[in-house]
Amino acid sequence: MKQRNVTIKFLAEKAGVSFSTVAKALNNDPAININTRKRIQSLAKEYNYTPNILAKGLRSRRTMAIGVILNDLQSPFYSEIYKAIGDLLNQKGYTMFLADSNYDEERELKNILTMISQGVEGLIISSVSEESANIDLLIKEEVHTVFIDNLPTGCPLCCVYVDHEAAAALALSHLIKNGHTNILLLNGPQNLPSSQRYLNGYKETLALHNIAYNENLVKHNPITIEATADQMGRILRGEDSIKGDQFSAIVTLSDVIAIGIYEAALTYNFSIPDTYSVVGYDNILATKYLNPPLTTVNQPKERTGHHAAGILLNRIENSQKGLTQVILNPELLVRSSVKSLVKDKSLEKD
Amino acid sequence: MKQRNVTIKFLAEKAGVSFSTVAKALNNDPAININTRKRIQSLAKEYNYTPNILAKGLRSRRTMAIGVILNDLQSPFYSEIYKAIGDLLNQKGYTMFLADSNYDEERELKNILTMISQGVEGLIISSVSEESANIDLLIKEEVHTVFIDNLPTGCPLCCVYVDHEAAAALALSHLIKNGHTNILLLNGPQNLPSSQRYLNGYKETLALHNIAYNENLVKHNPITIEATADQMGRILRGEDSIKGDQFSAIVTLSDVIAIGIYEAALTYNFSIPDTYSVVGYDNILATKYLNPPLTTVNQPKERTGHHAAGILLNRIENSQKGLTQVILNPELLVRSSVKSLVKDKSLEKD
DNA sequence: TTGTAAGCGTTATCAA
DNA sequence: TTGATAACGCTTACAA
Repeated sequence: MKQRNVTIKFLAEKAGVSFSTVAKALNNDPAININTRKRIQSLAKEYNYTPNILAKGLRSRRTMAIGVILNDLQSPFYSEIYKAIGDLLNQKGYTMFLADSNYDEERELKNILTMISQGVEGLIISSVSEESANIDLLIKEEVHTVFIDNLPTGCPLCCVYVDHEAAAALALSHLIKNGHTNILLLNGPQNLPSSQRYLNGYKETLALHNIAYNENLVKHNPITIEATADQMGRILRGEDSIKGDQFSAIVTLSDVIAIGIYEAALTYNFSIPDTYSVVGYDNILATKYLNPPLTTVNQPKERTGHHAAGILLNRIENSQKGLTQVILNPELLVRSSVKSLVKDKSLEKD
Repeated sequence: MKQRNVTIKFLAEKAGVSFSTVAKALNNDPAININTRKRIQSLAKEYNYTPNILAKGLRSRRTMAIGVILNDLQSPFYSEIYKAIGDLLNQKGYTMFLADSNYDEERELKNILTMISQGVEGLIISSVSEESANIDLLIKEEVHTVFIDNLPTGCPLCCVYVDHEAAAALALSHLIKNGHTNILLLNGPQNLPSSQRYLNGYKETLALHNIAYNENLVKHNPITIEATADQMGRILRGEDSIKGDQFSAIVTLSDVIAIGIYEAALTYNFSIPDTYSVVGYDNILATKYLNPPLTTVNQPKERTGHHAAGILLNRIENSQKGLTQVILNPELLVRSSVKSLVKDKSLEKD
């Protein structure tokens, strides 16, 4: 890689002025004669001058870089979010560092440290857990941070998230209205904040409808198609604490998990929704076209991203101090993966 | 955001030595007394010292940052690729700047310039076109670059890509073997390299089978569900140069486009594969579970990402000079979105 | 209106 | 074995 040699000093020589004159001219400082300014600016263009943001950042502590740390870059759910983040950031002249924590706290720490080292001006993070040394570190180092997809406990922090309890309630109620009472929850990893909240919503909704909570009906697994298909296999082969005939419906923390059930349906030859009704969560691309179309709970992913980036930039640029917490509402999308067990059709209505 | 104040100088004061001693100690320079070294290192840990990579980069020209510029961050196709890139980069201690060009050359230029400004050590890019001032710039500035998903013409450059001509041939042949001769190509934007190559493959395969090329059967649209559904609408309402009864099958540049056809099938009430057979491209998540399961051509996305990152790091770290070009092979995945028009079943076999 | 000089946090060279 | 010092490219008082 070529050493970048078109610097202010270089331009100064070409222009026959001092380098600080060039610096001011490039920053359009009115103190510099308009002609000199124009001349230097066109010289800069001619030589393809790009300012060294590192040097700039070293002096002015502005790097125009924002770090985004998520749990799974590949998930369509997250990708819609950081698409939105990137768009807004880009528009305002910022660049985005993106890193993947893979649901692992150690890796998250590494990511945070690297980002700080890189001099990011702020961080948007979907933290692995809601309470961790990593979050304490962020607070202690006073890093501008916006949390997405969860709300760290203990300390009031900026965040944007969807009410997962409400989402669970939406999914569960729909199933219950359709006559299901034995409902399997295919949840994410146990320590995951969204898993915990979803589980809360699951329990609460069950209680609300006077349905006893059965902990065997709750399974924690990584959010992947494979892990889900394996879990279903264990159940169907009778290797699990719950048997295949002890539930008629499944709610999931993520559409990816729901797709895992579709995979299992292919492998183990059961029918959705005849054998099991399924309600997903997130409303990722393509769920509408699955066989059968997946009934799911929508998360406003684009709005999440825009909000997060907006809040962060506000703090950075206007050094806005107050706490901003945005809670977005989930929305039930009824499609065809739920079978009604209710005889009287009039009862089915929401 | 707190001013980062734990610097080498700060540690020097605490340790009661000169700052250059600290610098050497932190770099484990054997010239420094082992005890002093240990003492300073534990001090660094105690105060949570993180080196300022900007300053480091300014001196040593190493920023440990790699830029990744893609056309559409949201596309599941690309997200699998940069997941793989990020993993490998991360593992080697690098961070990844990620930006979205949105199939727009101007935005691509802006991204490139910003990345250079940010001092990235190399770039992985799926360029908007195969020949542009942007690419010339990259060459002129001697930026370490690996192109993915296409191969810039004119100049030998490092790249990793799937042979789109072969992919088109795979898709087309499968359709032709199943008795289709009037095959609509729902392509991406006309200037997009992959669109052009796919179109080449389409024409060649047609020629190979003695089927006349009809340019009305080729449509260029943005790679989105909406644009595709709109295009199908125009055709079906008789507003296009081709009518709905003049083709029996559709090949697409991307599974996202294929999903757009599924959307249109819902809106305009036609059947896949009875009305139209469909063959996608990419094999993105969930295509296996669509209704009907999508016959598509797989691209090895993870391998693309790994290769690209590997080649780039090789150039950077071992200043490997030679040109590396990796061509990956597409693979036909037969599922259920193609209807056979052939009577004699024995002819259907591939 | 332009130039000089100091400093941001490192690394690297040379001297002590 | 340690410490001064200069330099990376930029911003910003302050001086001319």
